[in-house]
Amino acid sequence: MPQTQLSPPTPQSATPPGTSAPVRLSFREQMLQAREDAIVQTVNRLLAEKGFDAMTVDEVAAAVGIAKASLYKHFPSKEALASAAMVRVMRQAQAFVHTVPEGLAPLDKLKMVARWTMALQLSGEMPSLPSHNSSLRATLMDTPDYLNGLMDVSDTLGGWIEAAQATGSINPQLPPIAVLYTMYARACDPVLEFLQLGGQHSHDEIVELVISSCFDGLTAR
Amino acid sequence: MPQTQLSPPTPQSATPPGTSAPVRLSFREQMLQAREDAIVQTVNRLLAEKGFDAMTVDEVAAAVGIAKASLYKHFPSKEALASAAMVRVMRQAQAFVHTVPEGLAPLDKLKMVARWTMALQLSGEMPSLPSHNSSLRATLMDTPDYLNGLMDVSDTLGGWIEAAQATGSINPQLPPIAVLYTMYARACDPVLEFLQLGGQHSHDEIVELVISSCFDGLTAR
DNA sequence: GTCTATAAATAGATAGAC
DNA sequence: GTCTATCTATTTATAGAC
Repeated sequence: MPQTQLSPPTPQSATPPGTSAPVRLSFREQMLQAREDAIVQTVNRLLAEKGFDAMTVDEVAAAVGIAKASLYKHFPSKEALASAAMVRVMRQAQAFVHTVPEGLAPLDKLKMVARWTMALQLSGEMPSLPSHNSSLRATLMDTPDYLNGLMDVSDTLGGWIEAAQATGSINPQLPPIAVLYTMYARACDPVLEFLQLGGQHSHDEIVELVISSCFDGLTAR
Repeated sequence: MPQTQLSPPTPQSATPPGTSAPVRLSFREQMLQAREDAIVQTVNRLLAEKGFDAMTVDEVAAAVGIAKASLYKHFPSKEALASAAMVRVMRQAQAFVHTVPEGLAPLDKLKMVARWTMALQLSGEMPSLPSHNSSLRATLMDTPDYLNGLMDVSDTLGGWIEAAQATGSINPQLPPIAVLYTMYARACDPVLEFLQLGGQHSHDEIVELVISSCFDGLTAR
């Protein structure tokens, strides 16, 4: 699916602040890194398509084009594979959040991020994890690169939310945490997929519909 | 969890219009029916707690207190179990929708239904199915009692949505189908669970928060 | 219809040669 | 590190006695 205006930048090389420090790599190590990047990218796509439970390690190996045993030389478990994919998208999110123009109004910053996450989902790059998988949650909670990214993004968005509430552009009655959760939830909102399957609207139209209903509500203004 | 004002009525006996006609049952058949109701209720709870993939048939049998083989005498597959649970909630939804006072404004009717679905989720009675499970979808699409219920509810809600848009209480710019999808999506919105885990708000407060953000939007009015 | 016991299939993970 | 072949555990589903 060709992404036009809303295409999220994919800064593979950029290292968002707070992540593990990059190290000089030998040629051999760069090859290894590239291979693992290809694996994680495949996992990311499969997670977006089928979700964690339905994705099998055999599928991943077949899609990457290597044997399953080789895959386990790179990642020790299925959870680790999914975790690596989550770290990847979290890095992208961090990178995007830090590219949002400083001068913009807080509300517009939040809308930019919401549009970016929705574009990510519509382009089939948003991994979907089950909310109730203990082993996966345990792995994620033991992945500092993920947790740090999540905290960084949450802090930034939280600051924008409070600023927007201070100026009265976001409803001050809503607890900031509820607004933050709503932003995260919209990133994996099934409404996007439903509308996409309907085939009546372009990606951009779908994004604007959901942005409108999310920020302005269903009732008329 | 005690439900107070928002407790959804559970009309086990009521038969919403459009479902298979009820038949006079012998005592033996009534016992069978009761057993199956207990099974479906258990499945419903487990589906709400863990989701379809994480729920095992062994768990269901253990929770009901019968052998697994006995379970398969009642329902031919795991998909059929989940399907029966979906038919159950769809019947409840149908019944509730038909109890909504006729004289109410369309917008208020929609809010009533939204509140009901959210209360259902908060009380741990909303089955959660994976969006991408083909075998399960096939079973559901082959279950007339479910499809008819879904169509009935969708038609009713769709009528209210169009009426609300005609009077200008719901944003006429939004396609009715998008509004309908949004209503359905809010019924399984993860924001509810997040806020519940936070422990800072009562069920009623959580429902009103999400109702507010859904209908009035995140931005101030 | 209910049970115990078991089949059959799937999927995560590993052994060991190269 | 990559491969083939295999192990092991889990889980859906069924056979057959009562």
